[in-house]
Amino acid sequence: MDERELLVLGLLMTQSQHGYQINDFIERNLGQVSDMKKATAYSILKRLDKQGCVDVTVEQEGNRPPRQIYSITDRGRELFYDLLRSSLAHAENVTPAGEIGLMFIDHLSRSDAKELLKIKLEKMNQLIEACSSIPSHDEGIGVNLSFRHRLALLECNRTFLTETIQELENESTV
Amino acid sequence: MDERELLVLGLLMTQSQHGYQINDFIERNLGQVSDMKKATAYSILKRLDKQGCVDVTVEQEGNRPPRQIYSITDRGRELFYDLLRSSLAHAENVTPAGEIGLMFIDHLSRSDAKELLKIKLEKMNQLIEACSSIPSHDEGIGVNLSFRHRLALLECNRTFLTETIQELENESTV
DNA sequence: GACCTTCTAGTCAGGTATGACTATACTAGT
DNA sequence: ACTAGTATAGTCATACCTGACTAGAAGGTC
Repeated sequence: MDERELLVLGLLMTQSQHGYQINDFIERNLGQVSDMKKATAYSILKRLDKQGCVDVTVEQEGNRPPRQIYSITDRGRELFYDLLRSSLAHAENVTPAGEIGLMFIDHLSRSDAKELLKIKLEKMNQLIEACSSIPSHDEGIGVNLSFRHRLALLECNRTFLTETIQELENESTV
Repeated sequence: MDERELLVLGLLMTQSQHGYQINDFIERNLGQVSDMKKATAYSILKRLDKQGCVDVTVEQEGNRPPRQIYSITDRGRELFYDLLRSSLAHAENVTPAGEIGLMFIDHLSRSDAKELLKIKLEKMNQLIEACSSIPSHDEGIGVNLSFRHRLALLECNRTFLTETIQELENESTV
């Protein structure tokens, strides 16, 4: 859950930025993975500020609308790690946005990341089991198709996860 | 887009129902595919009513809270087919919810369905191409992983689509 | 027959997301 | 030197979603 907060915090982990910069980066580079809109990012920044997870500095330059520069606080860092861990260990979303956590995996040690992904893998297996046993009580093919679609995505995720865990393992022994 | 409206309208296509019934069905049978909450379904029903897509009849029984029975109107049927067609031809969402359209595919002729899915397939191929060429400018593996994840899901979708189209083709020649 | 739980049926306040909008600065062409 | 178009930087009204709540009926159990 709350993949959007994770994304914004993650971007602030590398450097302090103002809202426009964050949006620009998401639009240019992450449009494939996140569909978050401008106004949403701004409202998330405001929320994070209210929770004390970011500090704001206003920078005036001439007559322009002033820039609000956001930097992450200790509390924000805590939240970031919490969200990251739960994103990596969580398996409900089969969406790319649901796997935003992957993007920030370098902030954790390889072994931590591996452990979390193993938890996710286990949950994924349970989901697959639950999905496999759905009876196709209908005469049409529709309902059946949509369950097979979900099953295919879940299995794709499982394969990806298994490979990724393997990759992390190989990396750390090299 | 608007997969939720599609889901509610689709359920009303088979028979008139009251809100509780719709929610109950979603919770019991479609929890795997849709995560729509109770209150959301009710608010969608209200919206559809405002747009003249459903008719409401109130049914009182003793002292109970009265049932609001919703039935789909001609206008609602139009909207249903519009949403269904665009859901089947659309390729942006890689999510199970994004493929709610599949569930109602039996409402279209096999050849119509096939055509729409072919459009989706073409779009999917474009997305895959766009995703493949993303450079991994980072030193970490995170960003790279998350793009590979999306790519894997897209390719899974492509395979599924291809198979489904094939299936529809075989079915109609038999 | 009193109490607790679950099922039925839905509402509502408050949080979230976003399309449309405002406003300045810079850049290129004519 | 003027204009059109784009980049910068963000706000706001409105629509949307959902957790928490209300309320009666039915069923079980001690």
